[in-house]
Amino acid sequence: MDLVNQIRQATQELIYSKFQLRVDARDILVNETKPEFEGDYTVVLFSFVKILKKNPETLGNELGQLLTERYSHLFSGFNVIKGFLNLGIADKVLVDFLYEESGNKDFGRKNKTGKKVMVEYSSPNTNKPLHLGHLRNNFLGWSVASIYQANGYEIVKTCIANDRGIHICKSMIAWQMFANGATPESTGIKGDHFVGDYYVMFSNEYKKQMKDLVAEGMTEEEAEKEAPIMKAAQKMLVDWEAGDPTVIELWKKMNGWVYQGFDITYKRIGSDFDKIYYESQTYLLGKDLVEDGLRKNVFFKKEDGSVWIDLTSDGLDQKIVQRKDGTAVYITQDIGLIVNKYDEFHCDQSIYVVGDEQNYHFKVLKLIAQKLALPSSDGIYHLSYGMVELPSGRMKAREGTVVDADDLIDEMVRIAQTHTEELGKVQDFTASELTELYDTIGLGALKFYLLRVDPKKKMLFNPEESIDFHGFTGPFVQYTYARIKSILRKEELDANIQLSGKGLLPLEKGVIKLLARYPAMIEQACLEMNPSVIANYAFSLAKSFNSFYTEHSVSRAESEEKKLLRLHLCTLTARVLHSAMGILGIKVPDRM
RNA sequence: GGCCUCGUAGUACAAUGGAUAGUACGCAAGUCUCCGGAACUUGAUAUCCCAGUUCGAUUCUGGGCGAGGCUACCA
Repeated sequence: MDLVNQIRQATQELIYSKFQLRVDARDILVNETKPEFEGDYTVVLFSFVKILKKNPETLGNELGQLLTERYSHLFSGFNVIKGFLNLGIADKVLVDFLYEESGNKDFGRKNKTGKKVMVEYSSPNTNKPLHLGHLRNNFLGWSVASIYQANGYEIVKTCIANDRGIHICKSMIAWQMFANGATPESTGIKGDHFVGDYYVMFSNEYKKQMKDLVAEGMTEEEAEKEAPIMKAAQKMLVDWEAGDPTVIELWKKMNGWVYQGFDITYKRIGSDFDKIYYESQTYLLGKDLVEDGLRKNVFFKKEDGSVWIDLTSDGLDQKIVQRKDGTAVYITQDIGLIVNKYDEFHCDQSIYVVGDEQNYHFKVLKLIAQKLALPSSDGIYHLSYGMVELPSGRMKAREGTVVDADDLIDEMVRIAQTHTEELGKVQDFTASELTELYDTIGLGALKFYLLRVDPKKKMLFNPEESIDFHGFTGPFVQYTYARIKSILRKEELDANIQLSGKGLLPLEKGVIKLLARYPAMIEQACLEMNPSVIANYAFSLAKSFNSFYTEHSVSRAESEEKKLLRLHLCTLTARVLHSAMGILGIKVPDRM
């Protein structure tokens, strides 16, 4: 059990035995003592002061006295300031913890819960390459999945490819018009970029045609509808739905190019999926559920034949679930997919990693699922994340301010390379080792930058800041790890020496206390579905270690016992940094 | 218009209702006979405004002001 909980429990027991007051251990507030006060952990007494009708100082002294007497193995001393009871932790407790866990490969990870969680993330459109926003999504989704895994859940990672619709038809039309049979192979362009280029060509041609029509006297609105290229795209969508062989063949070909491109990017950033759903195969799902909903009176039919759900009593509006012509709308397939996913995987919980512009959609989706009493509908959770903005504002495709994922990754890796070469510490690496290292550092910087912020909040992507390798960054943590590994390469643990567990120095103590918090951090990250908890923690730990390391020598420690203690400290710190960064999807190099 | 987020140093981010609001970048000044200086130490600078609840509010409530998102028989 971690220290905070031990303190809670001890306090709870004492309050009961001394004052016959029953309090829930979870209601006892235990903080880390602020550095300006003496002590390690602080029990905040105000909430009991009122109930017990005692003055805070007296209560604090009574409790402190009893705690240090009855739990003398745990506490080394106490002081009371106002309503705060500051407790010192006995060095031996911390040393024992360190000694015990430094050999534990799974330190921080929880036992199996027997529960299964699905995480759906990434979910790209297949008409253009991935951009910066997708990266936040991918990193978040992957990391949240591994957070759940660390907390003992079985995980299923899924993705839905939006492979049909007007967007891909636009690329297809433009390809027919302008490509002269060009392919990614013939041009040497990565498949997703290749198809994306035709999407841009469509937009340009569309704009040109509209301009011409307006010049001929049409209004903007008319021109939008009448432009031949748009009509062609819409016709192609109809032909696609009708199963026109030529259209289907072209569609398969172009999607294939896109997937080839995506595969390269996914592999590079480490995104993987247990199951990929394709919208072309799911878009007709859910129709039977509409019937079901009508029978259950969850849905109702309007005079024109369209089917709706009334969510006004839930504070929302009426929402259409089937058009008057009987065709499904977008949300219908999502409802159908819920059932499909459950039938296949039987997950207790289903997390959708989707941007916050779809908050409304997911509110509606969950409500509908619950009203239809679909399996595990209470487990539906929309992990809503904020948009990534640039210093110039929001990314806008039409203004060409979209930051391309592949370009960005290349740039980060290139800078990692330049910087590494300048420092010249790994000149003995082979070419392939260097390539791997640059990837590790460049991607580490990028992932850390995007994951260090609370997912719920929109964030700013500042290109200059993102490539900084100092301060609150991935490379800073990686560097700390590499330094520790360097020490451990040179020193062996001598198991014959016993640790007495006395005389911990403040900087040693600081690191050990942080290490002891790791399990609680893993829990918190899971409860909040928030990788930034882990990123912040990893950075604090690295910083704390660096402070210790500049002050105290490991190899030339004051005594053999100190040396052993510090080697354990190095070992566990390295282990935790490795594990924490791993949860973020970031590798740590032995040398850099 | 309605609904939902969000306003913390120059900038970007932290802070389960708890002590003198943390961290990084930037800025200023330092540290080295250093096991890896991509490091460490020190300093200046902030809770949008007004009320309320509370022993205590960045956090909760109400009202302003400001920013963003959603509000398709599109996906």
